[in-house]
Amino acid sequence: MSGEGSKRKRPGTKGEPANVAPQPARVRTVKEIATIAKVSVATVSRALQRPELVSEATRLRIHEVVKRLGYTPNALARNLRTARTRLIVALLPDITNPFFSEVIRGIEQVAHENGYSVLLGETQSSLVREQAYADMVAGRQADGIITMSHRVPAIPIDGRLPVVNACEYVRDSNISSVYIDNVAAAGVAVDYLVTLGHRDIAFIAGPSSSPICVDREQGYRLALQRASVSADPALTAIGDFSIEAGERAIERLLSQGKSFSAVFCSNDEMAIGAMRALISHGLRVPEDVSVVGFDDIRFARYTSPPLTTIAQPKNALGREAMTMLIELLNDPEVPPRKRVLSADLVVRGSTAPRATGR
Amino acid sequence: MSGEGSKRKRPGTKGEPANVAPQPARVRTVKEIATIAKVSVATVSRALQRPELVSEATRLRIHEVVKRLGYTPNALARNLRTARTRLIVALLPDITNPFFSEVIRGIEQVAHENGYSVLLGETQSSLVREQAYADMVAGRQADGIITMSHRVPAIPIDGRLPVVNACEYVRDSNISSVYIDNVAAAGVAVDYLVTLGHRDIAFIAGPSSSPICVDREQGYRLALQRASVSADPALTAIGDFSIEAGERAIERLLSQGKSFSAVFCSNDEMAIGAMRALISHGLRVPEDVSVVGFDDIRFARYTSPPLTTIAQPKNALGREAMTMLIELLNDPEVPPRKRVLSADLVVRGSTAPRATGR
DNA sequence: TGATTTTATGTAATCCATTACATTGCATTG
DNA sequence: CAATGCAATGTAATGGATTACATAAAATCA
Repeated sequence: MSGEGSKRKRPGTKGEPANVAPQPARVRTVKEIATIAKVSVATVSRALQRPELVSEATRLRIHEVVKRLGYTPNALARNLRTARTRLIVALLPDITNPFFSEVIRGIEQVAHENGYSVLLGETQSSLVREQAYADMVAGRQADGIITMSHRVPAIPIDGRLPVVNACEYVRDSNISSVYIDNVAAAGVAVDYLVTLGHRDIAFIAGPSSSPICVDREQGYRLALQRASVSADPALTAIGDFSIEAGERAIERLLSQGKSFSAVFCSNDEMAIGAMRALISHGLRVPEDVSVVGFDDIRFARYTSPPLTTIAQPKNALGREAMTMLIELLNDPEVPPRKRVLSADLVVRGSTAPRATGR
Repeated sequence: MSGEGSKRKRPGTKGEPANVAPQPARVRTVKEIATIAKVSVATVSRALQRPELVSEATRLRIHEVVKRLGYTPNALARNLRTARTRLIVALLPDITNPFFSEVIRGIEQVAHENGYSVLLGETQSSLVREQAYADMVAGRQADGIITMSHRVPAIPIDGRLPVVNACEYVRDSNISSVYIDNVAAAGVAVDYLVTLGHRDIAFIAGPSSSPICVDREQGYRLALQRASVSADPALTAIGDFSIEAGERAIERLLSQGKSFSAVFCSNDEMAIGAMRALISHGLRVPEDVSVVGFDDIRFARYTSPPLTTIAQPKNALGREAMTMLIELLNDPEVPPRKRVLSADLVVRGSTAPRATGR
């Protein structure tokens, strides 16, 4: 505790060189501000948090001091005391995946509207990483989590976990989730291929650990069933959502001598890989093989041909997820909800009627 | 894979959700742990932080209690006391931009090697957003910042700012930075076009507020100079790094009746847009017009034709940035450094010798 | 005017973990 | 055996802000 404070506020010190970066004073704490402004710490805190509780004169004086000395309250101390951080962490497996960016944007919109900040954690689908970020909540460094993975990390706290699942969901969990009707969406995609005359439709699936991928596969199967086409299991390949996986899947199908006139892919990146592999094998898209993706990432319209795909309502998914999380943070008693949005087929150039010759 | 969920279900525990964290006890503080383990809080803290200071028996007992009750120390309290968070924030203008993802990965690698966690903040180039994240450092919620923007937010603290600039830099600042030699890299790209016989080389620049874009433009100019080609200012367009900007730039150039046999773009996305616009105007890439990008994003090899571009050492940029930041955090006295890496030209299919007929 | 409410401010407890310093007991050494 | 050192543990101060409660002064009311 220093008597220095009073010295520092001498009127003589005001002349400072203008071109030099304003040498920040070393004021750090409410206490110092209080001393200098000749009030108590409580008043300083009030002037900053709830100005209406402080008389105009004092408030102005305090603000002047705060500004002049460049004081920023220590958020750790504040959060420790108030047990809130107004920070949420959004977990995504892979920031590289353009699908997530718009979801994030939706999250951030709602977050800011409600005074929250969003921090992003890339997990690379590693449980360890997920857990590390989840521990931030347990350690009270963040208020909640929106996870875009199909796993919900364990957070050892009382009551409801402040966690919302976006885009993915966990079966039988009581975690609130927002996602699309993947069965229906995949069905629409495959139905469309069927109306184009395709019968031999290959499927490049995502990892079966993820419920939404299982759903997409089911949508594919049901659509084939509706079209009275018996699904050939050998026409299904599994990939990990990467472009390379899409290429490999096509390689495999072709090398097995399978014939197909269309491919439905569980995401756009695999579709891009698929198109590339097809083309490099001398097949034309869409004349010889139609390709449909899933997600409608930003690049989908810039591939050649532009990709026909299922457009997820990415922004809405994000907004809804954050809305749910805020609801949950405000009232831990609200029952978990699963909100299912719908997705639309966007027809571009990668699909065409089945060539009659084949 | 997630058979775990069903296994855990026991007869009689119907109310329990299948896939969620085990029942949390309500133990919260060292104090409670101390009481239960019949030791003092100091011993609990030591058992957790510096186990070697505690006798084996006590340590085991404490750990057992901690584990059994699912206790996680309050990180806020800890950080408040120790004045370190082991958390750094990486600021990027746009998570959508695939260029950054690999840089981030480099940052995270080094961070984890050194016990730091990384949180991502998307700023959308908004000063307000940047400032908000920067305030986390002032508020002691994070130890430092790596920013990938050409602005360095003000952080009112004493001494050196714990900030490192990655990919971008600020002229005349004393902020440590890592970036590539943009003048040289752009030069290499344009030199290459010149060796292919091109003389009328258009340039799609990035925002001139960013020093690296100015550098790229200068590299372009110098290369033309080397080739004794007088730069036609009308062949330069400015874009904002988006695909659409690339398209618009080409539209503009074409509508002005400018003739050019090659385009050099300040980033890959604009190059993708440029190719698209050229093609939709009936021009062939690379037969009629060669296109060169910058960055070598993941999609660059999947465009058609695959994009010739300047490959930035993205991972190295990230690693180096984080290394510098750690250095700085460990010793605020180390002088600021500018580290300049080099970048290579990757030749793919979007460039070809100038058509002789033109 | 005296009583009561309202407004402005202050004092001190509190959030929770870390750690300097203090204490205890035991082993080692001369 | 006294002196010394070390290991293990405890007590209490500490970090910085918030806020319940207390008090003083001013405004309102009867």
